[in-house]
Amino acid sequence: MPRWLNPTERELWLKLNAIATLMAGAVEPQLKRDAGLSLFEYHVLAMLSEAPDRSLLMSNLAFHSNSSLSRLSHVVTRLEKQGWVTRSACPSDGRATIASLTPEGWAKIVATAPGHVESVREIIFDPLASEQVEQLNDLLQPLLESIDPDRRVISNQE
Amino acid sequence: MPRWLNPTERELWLKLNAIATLMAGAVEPQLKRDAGLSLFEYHVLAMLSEAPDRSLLMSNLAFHSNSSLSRLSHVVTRLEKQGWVTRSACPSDGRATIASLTPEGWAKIVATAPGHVESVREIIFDPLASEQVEQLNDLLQPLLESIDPDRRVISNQE
DNA sequence: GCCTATTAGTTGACGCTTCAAATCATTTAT
DNA sequence: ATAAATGATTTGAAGCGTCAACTAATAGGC
Repeated sequence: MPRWLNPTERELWLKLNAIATLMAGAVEPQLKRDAGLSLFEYHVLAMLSEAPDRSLLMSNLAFHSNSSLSRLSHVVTRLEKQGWVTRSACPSDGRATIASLTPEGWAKIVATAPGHVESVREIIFDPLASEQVEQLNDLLQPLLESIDPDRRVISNQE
Repeated sequence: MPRWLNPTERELWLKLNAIATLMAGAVEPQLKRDAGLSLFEYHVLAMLSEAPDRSLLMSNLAFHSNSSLSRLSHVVTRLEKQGWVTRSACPSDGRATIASLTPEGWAKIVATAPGHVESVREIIFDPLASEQVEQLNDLLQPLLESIDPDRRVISNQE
């Protein structure tokens, strides 16, 4: 009755699970060791660093970090305690909170990015030809859309 | 100085992260709701169910579950409390532990698998043509090997 | 304009994962 | 043989993520 997976599908499903489970663990040690950051924390700082004014609404930041608002809120609290991020009220919507990178936070990613990118390059991209990068990018797109159907981009700040 | 990622690489890296972060969350709700299991717990039971004698050494099971021994040990303790798994001493090596599926554990996956597979099929495979499944399988192989270099298969039971 | 529904975000408790330490068995070196 | 090193696993504490409950503000309906 159930539509079982065929051998190739089964293999791909196991592979996707393995990659999902193990990828962070492959990249994180360098970050932890050299910068004392988790991959998620780095990602949050990186998203802020690329935003206009180095600031984003919490909801937008949550979206760009693939995270729940709750998880983000906890992490931002920690990042705030380190002095890398500040929260402020959004002038146009009293419910909203703007998270901004501090100068110290900016300095932190500037210092951290090169080592991290080098490590990502070695682990993820060195074993792939540029053609394969393109193909993977295309093939993974429908998967991502299916996993995360309302991946609409939220308007920035307000 | 650092070899930065080009736009396509950057896009793929963000996509891989998003998939790694969001995939479990797409599949898990059905499992939690219909069977009270996390994806990881299901996976552990499934690996046992397919092993000879429905039994595996903890180390082998950890490998097949992409997990640390510590994480597995905690989970097996919980699964034991539910009556789905038992631990026993390995006759050939006094340090090792064999985890085995109980009849109740077997009944649990038999009952759970169809719904879970259907959900995986809908979310992961329906949006992919069979040709794309093959391609993804091939393209992700080098990635997995790079992420998890010593992915040697451990000899089964002893 | 008011009442309700919705939206943005925070909080605390609980559960799971990680990490380091500990236990006990086996293997290796001498 | 015996000590030291390695290997398999467990354990408890600490940290992180999830979930449900809560606050506060805006939007909608009439």
